[in-house]
Amino acid sequence: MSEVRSRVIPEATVARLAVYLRVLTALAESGRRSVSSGELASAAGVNPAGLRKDLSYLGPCGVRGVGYAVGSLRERLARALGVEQARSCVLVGMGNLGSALAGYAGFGTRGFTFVGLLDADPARVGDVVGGTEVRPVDELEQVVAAHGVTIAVVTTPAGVAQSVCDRLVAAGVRSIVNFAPVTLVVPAGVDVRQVDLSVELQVLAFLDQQKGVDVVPHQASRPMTEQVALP
Amino acid sequence: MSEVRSRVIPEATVARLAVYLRVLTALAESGRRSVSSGELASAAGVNPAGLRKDLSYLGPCGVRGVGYAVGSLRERLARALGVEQARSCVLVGMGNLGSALAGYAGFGTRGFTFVGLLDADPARVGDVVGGTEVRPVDELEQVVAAHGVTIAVVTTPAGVAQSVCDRLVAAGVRSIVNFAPVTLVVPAGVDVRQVDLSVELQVLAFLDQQKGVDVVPHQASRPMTEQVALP
DNA sequence: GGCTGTGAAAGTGTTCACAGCC
DNA sequence: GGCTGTGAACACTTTCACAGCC
Repeated sequence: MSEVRSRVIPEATVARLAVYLRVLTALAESGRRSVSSGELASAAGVNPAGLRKDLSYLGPCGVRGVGYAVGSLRERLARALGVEQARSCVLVGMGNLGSALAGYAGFGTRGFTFVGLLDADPARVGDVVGGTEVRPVDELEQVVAAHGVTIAVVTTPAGVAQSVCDRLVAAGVRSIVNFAPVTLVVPAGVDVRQVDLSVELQVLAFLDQQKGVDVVPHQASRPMTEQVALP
Repeated sequence: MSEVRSRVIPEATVARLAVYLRVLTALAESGRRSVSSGELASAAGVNPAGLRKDLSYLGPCGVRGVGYAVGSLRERLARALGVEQARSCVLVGMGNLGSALAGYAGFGTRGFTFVGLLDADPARVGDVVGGTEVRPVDELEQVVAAHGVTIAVVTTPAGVAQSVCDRLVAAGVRSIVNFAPVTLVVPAGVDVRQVDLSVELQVLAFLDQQKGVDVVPHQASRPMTEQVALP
């Protein structure tokens, strides 16, 4: 076996690398040439030591006593994440949410291009969103194959998300972001990332509730009994 | 103050409880009366033992040898999460994404009501989305105070998200879901949950890339030669 | 002096295995 | 027999402290 240490990057770290990349891009645009772990960490909302540890999985990235070079670190992160060159994605479900995502110009600058926007509703087919024409969902397999797409975004109604997912996987997609409020079942080797606003809100509701119960934090916030409609 | 079952519920567990609640609601609608940990776990996409452990933080919930009663477990989860009765939220930024979220009827059934939809663009003010009228962002403080709102959703452009956040916090909001691609800075005691599709896609891009390098389709145990080296 | 890189320690979350109950 | 509830083992993450380098 080779002496080269196989650096397995923890998934939690990968998610933060994406955040660092975003911050670095903003810094680069504002003309910054170098940055310290403290600055970068504070802009990313993490602990500086943790940031250094995250970056250390890529091997030495900075200069001791100085900091990190914005440009080269950015390139390195993009390469590590696999977004150095733009990747093709498809998006299925051009309702309000799908249209919102497809119309968001920010993805292009972050390494993603929607090569297919698909919808089952004939009334939506032919619309142009973010410069791409909406096509009938029947063409899913064709679009995926034609562009060698491996990443898909699902924004369909919950009821059809699983069947759309099955078709995507059968067509060759291996990575899916799912916005439909259902748990997708996929074969081993396919990754799903679930985004569910209701879950986010419910987690906040729980934390919120705890704050009320939790006695004596810093600020003496008197136990207000959850009042609604106060004039 | 009933402090008898004052067990600390891990945050990872809280997020999964919200998923179980969603699954249970679907089961209840389809008429199911009871369910086993195995079934529930498979519908939620988790390991059965982990699900039982999650539920055990609420105290004994089921019947040994039988399973869980759908209705009572659902109630119990809703109470634990603090969504037993509907909670008021505001949403700031009625662009495509904000409109999509505000128009999604599913929140009502999951314990949330948008009592304020706010936007800075006069052209959008007065629109009615999901039964609620869009109001000028200047009324933010007033709306938050009038309804005792503690939970907000931010879907503004990145450039104004921090200032909107500051105003929300000053007005009394303690929990925020942020869709803008910036890291919000908040005082201690305020929770932020960040949702960023670019980050999700980049994590998938990374995993996707690893699959390509690692040829074995089964469990990835082969050390791959991490192609991010190079000084 | 300042800041990065990293092992070691502490903390958190997940999985296992089986005891306990129906 | 079947299924829940849970301590104990394991794996993963974060934090700390300081060595190493500029």
